[in-house]
Amino acid sequence: MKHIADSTVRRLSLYLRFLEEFERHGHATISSGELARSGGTTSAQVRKDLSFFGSFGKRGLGYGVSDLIASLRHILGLEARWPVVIVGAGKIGAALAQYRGFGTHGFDVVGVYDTDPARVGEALNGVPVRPDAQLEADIAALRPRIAVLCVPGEAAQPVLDRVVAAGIRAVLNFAPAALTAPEGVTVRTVNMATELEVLAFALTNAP
Amino acid sequence: MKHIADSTVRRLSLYLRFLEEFERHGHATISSGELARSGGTTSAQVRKDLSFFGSFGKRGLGYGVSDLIASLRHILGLEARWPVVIVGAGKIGAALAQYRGFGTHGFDVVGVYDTDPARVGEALNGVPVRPDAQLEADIAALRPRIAVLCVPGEAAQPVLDRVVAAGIRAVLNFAPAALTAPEGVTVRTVNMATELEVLAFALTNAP
DNA sequence: CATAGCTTGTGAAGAATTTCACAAGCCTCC
DNA sequence: GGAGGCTTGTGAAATTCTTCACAAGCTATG
Ligand SMILES: NC(=O)c1ccc[n+]([C@@H]2O[C@H](COP(=O)([O-])OP(=O)(O)OC[C@H]3O[C@@H](n4cnc5c(N)ncnc54)[C@H](O)[C@@H]3O)[C@@H](O)[C@H]2O)c1
Ligand SMILES: NC(=O)c1ccc[n+]([C@@H]2O[C@H](COP(=O)([O-])OP(=O)(O)OC[C@H]3O[C@@H](n4cnc5c(N)ncnc54)[C@H](O)[C@@H]3O)[C@@H](O)[C@H]2O)c1
Repeated sequence: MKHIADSTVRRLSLYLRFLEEFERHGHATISSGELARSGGTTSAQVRKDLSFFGSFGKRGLGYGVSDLIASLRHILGLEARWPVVIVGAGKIGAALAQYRGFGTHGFDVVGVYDTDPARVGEALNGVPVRPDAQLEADIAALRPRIAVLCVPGEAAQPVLDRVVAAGIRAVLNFAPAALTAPEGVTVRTVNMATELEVLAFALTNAP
Repeated sequence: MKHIADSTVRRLSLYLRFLEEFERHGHATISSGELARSGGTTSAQVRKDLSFFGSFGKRGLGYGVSDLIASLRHILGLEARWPVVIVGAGKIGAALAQYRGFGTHGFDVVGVYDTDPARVGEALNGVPVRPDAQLEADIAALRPRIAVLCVPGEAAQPVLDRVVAAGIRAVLNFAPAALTAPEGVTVRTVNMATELEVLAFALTNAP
């Protein structure tokens, strides 16, 4: 398939959020214009984004809300649930492990790992924190496809290398570290400092 | 000034991280190529990003690490510290309030707010959780420029409206909600579901 | 069944961003 | 002090992303 831009995928995810909202409100169809308004974009953008994957609407009518939800889930790969491991059960790791939103969007936390013996054994939202040393064995057994890194910055690259060696191909990283991963492994880093600095820049260069 | 792309600002923030690292390692100068390698970009991109703001290097030599750090801090508006309020002292709000990285990057948490009386009074990293009703008065008194929203999705827009009315012009939102703000207010949303879904898409469409 | 009124899907145009490529400048060393 | 070896800064080219604009198609209605 032709390469799909990151920005397109993010918008598709956003559209899915709004469609779920629309469905809860009992709407049966929605136009690209309405979807655009919810997502702060344009109707042409919505249609173009969808057009990369096929044709989902009815001219004159718009899109069937539940059909489009199903199509987007299919496109994004959300038809099955995704098992996820969290490495690092500190403040942010614990918050994520207990985050309900994970589950409601099709992601199951199947393991939480920490080196700190004081943390091991603790249960976070039903999932027990297990010793870090167990990571490889559990990945082999539970076959999670995604790892979330919540370890200190200096531990992030070593942990990434371990989960990649164990077969993980997608990583969400919260540590403030620039990670390198082999071809074929997707790493996304959420960097709090950068988010705040972008805001500081915006304030500094305000009109 | 000419409009600066969001992607450029994010990279500048990233460069700053690496430069701080380089400085700790005792390096005095750095070339655009080295900086690019750390940040997963190209030397031309680094030079172009910087060129929007001036000329900071020496041909044949590269950039003075501490000079460039100072320049980037100036560009990003990090010469003074930024007071920040956090609204919502739940799991993610508490984690952020206790996050050391905030302080080391020039952001000071000056207030944490929650509606839950059980949470009020608790101290997070030295900052007491205060009643939500205090928000407007505290913003008027402490003059924070940035608000971080860690409230449930349905509370996010009302809280945003309140902080904007109180004078806040930059917001970092963790709630899964599409927020609308008046012209002149910058809102950045970190959406966990989207981050994971982008990973699911990458895995699904893997080669 | 023809018409009116919408809305999609999509090439083409336009805008923005990234990459290229090279002149200009600086440092070192002989 | 001139030559050689690097590296910057930047127009121009290339690429990527977004917006435009309109033919095509669906529904409803009389
Ligand atoms: N707290 C926040 O709000 C926040 C926000 C953004 C980013 N971060 C980043 O997230 C990471 C974690 O932050 P935190 O506040 O939760 O810190 P924390 O100290 O509370 O937690 C880190 C945890 O990781 C564990 N750990 C260390 N090395 C490990 C390893 N090799 N394998 C498994 N576990 C290991 C520690 O035992 C600890 O429990 C840091 O890199 C931090 O910079 C935190
Ligand atoms: N926990 C996570 O890892 C995580 C990750 C990403 C996003 N989020 C989002 O962040 C938000 C908070 O999540 P959480 O897990 O911390 O939930 P939480 O229930 O632990 O915390 C929410 C807190 O907000 C407070 N609150 C509610 N309404 C308020 C208001 N109007 N003013 C001030 N405080 C108010 C509640 O009393 C509670 O303490 C949610 O929108 C959630 O979807 C959470």
